[in-house]
Amino acid sequence: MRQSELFTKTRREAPKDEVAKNAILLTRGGFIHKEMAGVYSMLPMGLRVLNKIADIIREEMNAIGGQEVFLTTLQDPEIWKKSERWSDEAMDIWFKTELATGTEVGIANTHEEPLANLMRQHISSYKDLPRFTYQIQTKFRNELRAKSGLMRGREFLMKDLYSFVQSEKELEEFHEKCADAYMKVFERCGIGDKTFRTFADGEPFTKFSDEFQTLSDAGEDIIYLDRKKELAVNKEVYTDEVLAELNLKKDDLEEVKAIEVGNIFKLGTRFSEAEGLEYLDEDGKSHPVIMGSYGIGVSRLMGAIVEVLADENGIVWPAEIAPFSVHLLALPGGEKEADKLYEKLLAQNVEVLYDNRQDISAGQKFSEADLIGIPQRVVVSERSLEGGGVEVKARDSDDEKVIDIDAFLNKMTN
RNA sequence: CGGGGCAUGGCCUAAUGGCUUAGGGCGCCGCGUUUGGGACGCGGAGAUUCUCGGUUCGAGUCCGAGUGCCCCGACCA
Repeated sequence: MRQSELFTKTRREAPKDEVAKNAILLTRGGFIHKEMAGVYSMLPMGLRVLNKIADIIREEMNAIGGQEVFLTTLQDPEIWKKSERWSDEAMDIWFKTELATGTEVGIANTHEEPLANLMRQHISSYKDLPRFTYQIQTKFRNELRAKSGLMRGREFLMKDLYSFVQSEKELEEFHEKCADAYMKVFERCGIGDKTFRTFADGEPFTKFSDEFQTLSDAGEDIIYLDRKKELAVNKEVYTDEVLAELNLKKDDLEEVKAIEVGNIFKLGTRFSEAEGLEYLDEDGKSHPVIMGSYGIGVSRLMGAIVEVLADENGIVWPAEIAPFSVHLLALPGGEKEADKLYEKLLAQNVEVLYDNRQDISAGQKFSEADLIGIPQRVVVSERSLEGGGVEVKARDSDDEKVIDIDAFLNKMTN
């Protein structure tokens, strides 16, 4: 992508109405646009990042047997009345609207009920189990208070997977498998070393649920972390009794703030019974399907990554989710060679943002490159050419070295 | 939902109730000089000062109501 053609612009100053680091940097860098409180549009580079995160999640969910679907945003109240979650008392974040005919409909905030209902068409025998269904879809939640940029929105992108199995044992097995897959996702997103599996309140379904908490002062949660065991307990269930049950010692725990980037629940038969999702076993006996739900806030994860990895100059994207892998800067005297290099990189399928803009000072190009946070910066200028090629610098390092253009191209092939 | 703060060109902001024809910076357009860490000069375009109502000879400025945004708290299947 030629930067001269990119429609977004960076801003030098933080928007007045944002305080959260993720919101400030993503807005300044031209990744997102705020529509209203808790509601953000994704601009070209923001969408590239979001899609890359979503793709990582897809790969990991597919790897454990997930099958992707795309469920509807408009939801049928009848299905929700069966589980007694249609009322605003039971679910205080509902957005509801009505059809032209006056019929009430719900706007999706989660999908246990509609999916359980849908799966009735496809699960009727033990031979149809297990099944793992997921989607990456916009959720709408009428939060009393949206806050902190992408961290708590009224409209946000979420991956939600639902498991359908026969036994508690299978549920447990998949739960662990999914927990491992989640850690892979967070590692690939560059925050693996700061993200910990955390015991949290599992009500109303089970005693505990598993959260995935990323250490950050921007977080809303307080957790007690045992770094050696790489396990944590959410403050909401932090009692002597629970610590004993989990075999954790108070002295080994550290109180830290964290962002909840994922959460997995054992649902049991709560929704299958309500929706009538049953299967026949080998003896012809009917049983409700056992369910679990597994969520990752995709847009929140994007915000969390910015919160955790950014430095004083701007965003620092990890390689796998960066909008581009190379930021090529043409400085005076290097324009021609930069043009050629850009074409060659494209031919090698390297994702490159090419700052080919003219009459922009070198300083401005550097500052903007730091703000945008692409992992590798490559400068072509009279100076670099005299030095023997292009100047290569990683966003997360101060080391800068000049290397031969062909050597650089070779390196980018691998 | 309780408490606090804020609202002025696209963005950041300035402006004792009268000196205002709402000033500056960024960004934008034109010309010129520049070009290694958000350059400089000159010229130019761009504003119902959030909305409604009130006080006043006179309101961006004071008062009331509303709306929006941010923060703290509560809430967060």
